[in-house]
This record gives sequence, C-alpha cells and structure tokens, in this order.
Amino acid sequence: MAEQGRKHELAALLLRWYDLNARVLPWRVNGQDPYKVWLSEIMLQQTSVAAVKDYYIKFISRWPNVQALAEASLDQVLGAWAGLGYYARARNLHACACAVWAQGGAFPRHVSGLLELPGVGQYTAAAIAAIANDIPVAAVDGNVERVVSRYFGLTEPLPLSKPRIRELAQSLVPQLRAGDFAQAMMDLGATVCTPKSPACGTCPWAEDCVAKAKGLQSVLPIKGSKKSIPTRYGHVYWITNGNGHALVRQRPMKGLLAGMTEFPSSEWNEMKAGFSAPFVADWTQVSGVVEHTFTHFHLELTVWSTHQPSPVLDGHFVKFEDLREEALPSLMRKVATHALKD
DNA sequence: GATACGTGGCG
DNA sequence: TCGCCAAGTAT
Repeated sequence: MAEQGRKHELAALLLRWYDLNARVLPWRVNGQDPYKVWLSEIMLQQTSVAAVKDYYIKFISRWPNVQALAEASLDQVLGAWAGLGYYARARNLHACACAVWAQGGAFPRHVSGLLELPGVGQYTAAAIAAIANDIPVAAVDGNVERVVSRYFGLTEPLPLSKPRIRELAQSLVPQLRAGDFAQAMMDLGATVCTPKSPACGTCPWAEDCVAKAKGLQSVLPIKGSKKSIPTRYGHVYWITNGNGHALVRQRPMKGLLAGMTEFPSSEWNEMKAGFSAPFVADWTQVSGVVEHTFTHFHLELTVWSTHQPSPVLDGHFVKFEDLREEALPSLMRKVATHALKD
C-alpha cells in the first residue's frame, strides 16, 4: 500500500543521511558487542554524550567485558561512576553484569529477555536488541519522541502522546539495518531535529514534515510545564585529624546518592536550622556556602570544620589526595573543594 | 500516572 | 543568570 511505501522511503532517506552524517562515538567503533552497547546505553540514560564519553572509555579500559565487570566490587564500580549521576544505574549495572555472567556471560538477544535485567527498561531493551542484534524494534527515547512528534505533527502533549509515538516509530523501522536506523533516529534528533531551533534545512525528512509545514517545529513536542523545586538547607562537617586526612563515611544503600561516599552532615530541611554540633569540639565555620541542584530540590550547605584525632560518626579518615579515588558524588566534591580552599 | 533519582552544559 | 534538558528506570 502507498502508506507502506512512504514509510519505507523515509527509512531509506534516513539511512542514507546516516551513512554520511553518523557521529563518530567511542561505542560505535568496530562492531556491536552487546556488552559495549549495553554499557553505553546505561550511561546515556538522561545523560549527554559529552558527559558519557570519558566515563565510557574508562569503564571499557578497566572492565573490557561482562566477566571483568561482574568480578569487580560494587564499591569499585560506584567509585568509577562517581560524578556521572543517577547512581542507581551504577548499582544496577553491577547487578546486571553479575546476573549475565551467572547465566553464562551472554546477554539476552530479544527485548523480552533484556527487560528482565536490572536497570534495563523498555527503551534500553529495544536499543540493545536493535543495535547489538539488528532486531527490528523501535528504541523510543527523547530524541525519537521529538522527531516523530514533529514529522507527524502530533499536538497532543507528552506523556499522553507516548503510545501513539511508539506506534508510529515502530511503523518506520525497516527490516534491514534496524540498528543503524535506531542510531540514525537518535543522531537526527541530537544534531538536526534539536529541541530548540532545529536545522530543518539539512533534515532528510523536511519535505514531508508536518511540524515544519505548520511552523511548529520549535513548538513540538508539547510538554507539561515544570514545577518549581524547593531549596533545602543543612550543615556539613569537615572533620580533619590534623594530619591531612578528612572524615568520610558511606551513605545508606537506599535513596539519594545511595551507597556513595559523603562527608557527614545534618539533615537537609526546607527550614533553615542553626548549627548544632554533632559532637563537642572547637568548630569553625568555613566562609561561603556550597550550592548544588538535584533533580527535585536545590541544596545549600554550610561547611563547619574541626580537628578530631580519631574517627567519629561511623566514619573513617582518608588522605586529602586520596579523596579523588573515593566514590564522592559531585556535591561532596564541591564540599571538599570548598573546605580545602579556606 | 506521579515521583524520586544527578549532573554539567548551553542559549 | 537560570530554566531546560540528555539515548530512562524503578516504584
């Protein structure tokens, strides 16, 4: 039917564009090892290509296959992941490597099997199946949502439009080169059909794009307005032993920054609270504050410094120079930098 | 469906 | 400066 022919032509146009314009990325060089596809896809969840590149190279160099990663400790993986954010990914990454290795070391080939793995949801399962195994499934991420919304001129807001987007995206997937098609859709969204001021002049689909015809290319997809986020306040304790060591401890295994290393702190509340010492000592306030923004709240931390010869608060001392190897999230690196600058 | 969950970069 | 956002998942 004519409709099928048009979709077939769209896929061909996009693949032709991809052959000329594919981005050169570390996880695209030589082949499509499922381990590398999986690792890159987990890292890329809600994270920019620029932020991922160095982490990906570091991980592949240190753990070149699923066995190596499975045999690493969770602490090592969290330490290597530190700074990349969404740390549940790192915990699930390690759990997933262990599961795959326990099952013989091969990743499932199909979406259904991949979906059983920790940290692998609908998008990631489809992406791995398509890219690693050329299975003709649509991997619908934010890029694809944008491209499809615009090409078909979908004016229903996200996330209501997701089911329709999935249908349409799947209808475009070619039987051949499904992996290239998945990556081509994402490259198109990332480099041409961008969120703001898309480069329709270079788009292989511009001729039939409904959004472009209606002048809606910078408007679609429609998304709900963002809620404002609150600010929380707290005090963080920079405890040194007078010998170039600072006291750290591990955060609980659940919740924000789970399992990561931290400098002890008070509770973080929306109501500013005065400083109350966690133990009797000679405390000095470090001038200025540490500010950090999480997904759902801003944080403002006041840093208090003291000397203490032996470990307290369930923590242990780490040499200043060795803090870099700790699984310190970005917030806590800011705290260390702030405290050491004074 | 709504919410928790990080971070750095960009217009 | 600051809102927006980048290859989502788990609950």
